[in-house]
Amino acid sequence: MELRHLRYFVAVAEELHFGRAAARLHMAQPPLSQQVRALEAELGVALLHRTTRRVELTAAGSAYLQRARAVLGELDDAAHEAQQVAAGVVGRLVVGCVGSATYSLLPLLARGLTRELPGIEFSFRGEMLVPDQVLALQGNDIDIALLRPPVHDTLIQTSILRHDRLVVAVPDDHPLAARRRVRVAQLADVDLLVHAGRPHSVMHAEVVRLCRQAGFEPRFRAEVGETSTLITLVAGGLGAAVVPEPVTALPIQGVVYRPLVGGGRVALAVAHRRDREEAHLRRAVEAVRRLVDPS
Amino acid sequence: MELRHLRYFVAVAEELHFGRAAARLHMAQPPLSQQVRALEAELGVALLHRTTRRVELTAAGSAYLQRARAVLGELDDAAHEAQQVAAGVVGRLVVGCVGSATYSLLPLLARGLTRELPGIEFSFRGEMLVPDQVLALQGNDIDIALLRPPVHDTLIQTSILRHDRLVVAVPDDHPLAARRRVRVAQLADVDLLVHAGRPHSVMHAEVVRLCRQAGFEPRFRAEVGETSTLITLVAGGLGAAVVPEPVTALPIQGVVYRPLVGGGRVALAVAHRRDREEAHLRRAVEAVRRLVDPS
DNA sequence: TAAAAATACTCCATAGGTATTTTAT
DNA sequence: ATAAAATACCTATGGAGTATTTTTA
Repeated sequence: MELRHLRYFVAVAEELHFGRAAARLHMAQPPLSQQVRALEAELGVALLHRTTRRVELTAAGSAYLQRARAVLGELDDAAHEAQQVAAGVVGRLVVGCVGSATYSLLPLLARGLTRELPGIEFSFRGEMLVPDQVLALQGNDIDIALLRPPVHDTLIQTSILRHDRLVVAVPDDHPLAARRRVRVAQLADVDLLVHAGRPHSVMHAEVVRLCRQAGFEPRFRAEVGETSTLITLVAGGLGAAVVPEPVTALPIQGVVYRPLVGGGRVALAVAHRRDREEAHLRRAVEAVRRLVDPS
Repeated sequence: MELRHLRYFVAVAEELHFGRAAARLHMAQPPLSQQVRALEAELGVALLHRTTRRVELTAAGSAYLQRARAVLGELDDAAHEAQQVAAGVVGRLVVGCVGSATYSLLPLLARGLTRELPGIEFSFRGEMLVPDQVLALQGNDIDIALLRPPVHDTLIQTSILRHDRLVVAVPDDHPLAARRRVRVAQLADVDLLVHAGRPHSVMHAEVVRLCRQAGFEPRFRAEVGETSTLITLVAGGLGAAVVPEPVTALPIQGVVYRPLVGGGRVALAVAHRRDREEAHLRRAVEAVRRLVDPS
């Protein structure tokens, strides 16, 4: 069976006259009759009851007419939808986000993206470690990643969004909590909590670099996956943690944040697979850039 | 566009390999490639992203694949449905019923028909006058009529179901209410209510015939459309009414029914258009016959 | 008898096949 | 170097056209 059969049958069913239906289809009457008969033969069902004076639908024909119309309509819809998806107007995207930006950035993006690209269905995965994000991008498990560069994979395109200052998260009864600001040197004999992960996270590496620069080796107490857990352990008094400033958007009872003087900055970037050029992905990446830096 | 394009695209999308898809479709690879490209050209959308090493769906392709699968599935369903309708297993039928049988027969048929022919969707129109039923059959507004013969139309096939005795409906304070049975002669000086309609209803003609046979002319007080209204007017004291016995299934406060001695009988028949030979109609008529006369 | 569908046949457009080339890994 | 898709070209099926017949109201 082919769509031709459906189109012809619908035309005849609507005209109830092979001659007029053929005219409407810009074809001759005999092949139209043939194709409709072929359809009936294939279905094994009489769709039309013909005399030379009158053509009328059988009960089966009525039922099939409805369905045939529906199918033809859905096919049009399908074409439109595909075109819209191709144009990037509609689609589905998964956004991954590194832990330290989860609580400040994701709410902003969730609101902003769904507002600016209403045809695209977004879902979000927060608290991801950077290496996992890279793997997820490679496997198309996520489409866009918000991560801390650098990423050593030529397949992944990254673009820096902004630089975040560092702060130190300490329990509120910790000696450092009494100070307005913390210098790197003051971390010398403090237990530090860092993110887990092989290879070590960007923050982990940055803390090591800063401490060595200040002339000492940092004392790591524990490695933790999620930023929320990290801060919870700080609240529990296990130690302090050096984190990017946006983490302060996560207010945990018993934890205070103090600027880290001379602590440098860590970049935040948006990343996606370089070989994916869908319009909706490009639009969404653009929207992320605009939403993070409205300038 | 033709269904071929959908089938081919679905095969390629499922195999993600033109060669294997072609094998599955029992055809060579080049024409498959051509047809899929033709589909993309017609839609104006790239559905597949091809390298010589890998074939993958674009976002638009994913969307279209879902829709294409759905369309192909629905087409199968449509064929099945048409076959079922043709076989008379499923369908839709409207049953019309004359007023005097509405309250005894329709409840029975409503239950019985939906039980015996569960695929067929029945609807019922009660309180119809016989001439209106004939018109409705002619116009295919109803498919089956339960009426009082004769019907003078060669297009309509009627088949007698049973014969109903006549009874007299009288107000409970009427002199005739005191009697166990009523003879025709006793209707001589009684106001009678009858059904309206041009030509006169079968019951109307039968009452005139009986009275003249007994040597007097009946005194008609009012003409009414629906049997329920007729009985209500009897309850209101406007007069008596000669009705077929099944009307007693309609118990109205203040009305009593008394057998009409020597009153003859009126037939009840099932009728349908002779030129309609659909299986579901024939089955339904058969079922009506069985349900009315279970012998 | 006249209008309309079915039949008989003819033709050519195009779906599909074969052989080969191109391309990306 | 190789696997796989694209291209080029050819073949032949079958969809559509023309002429005619059949049917029924």
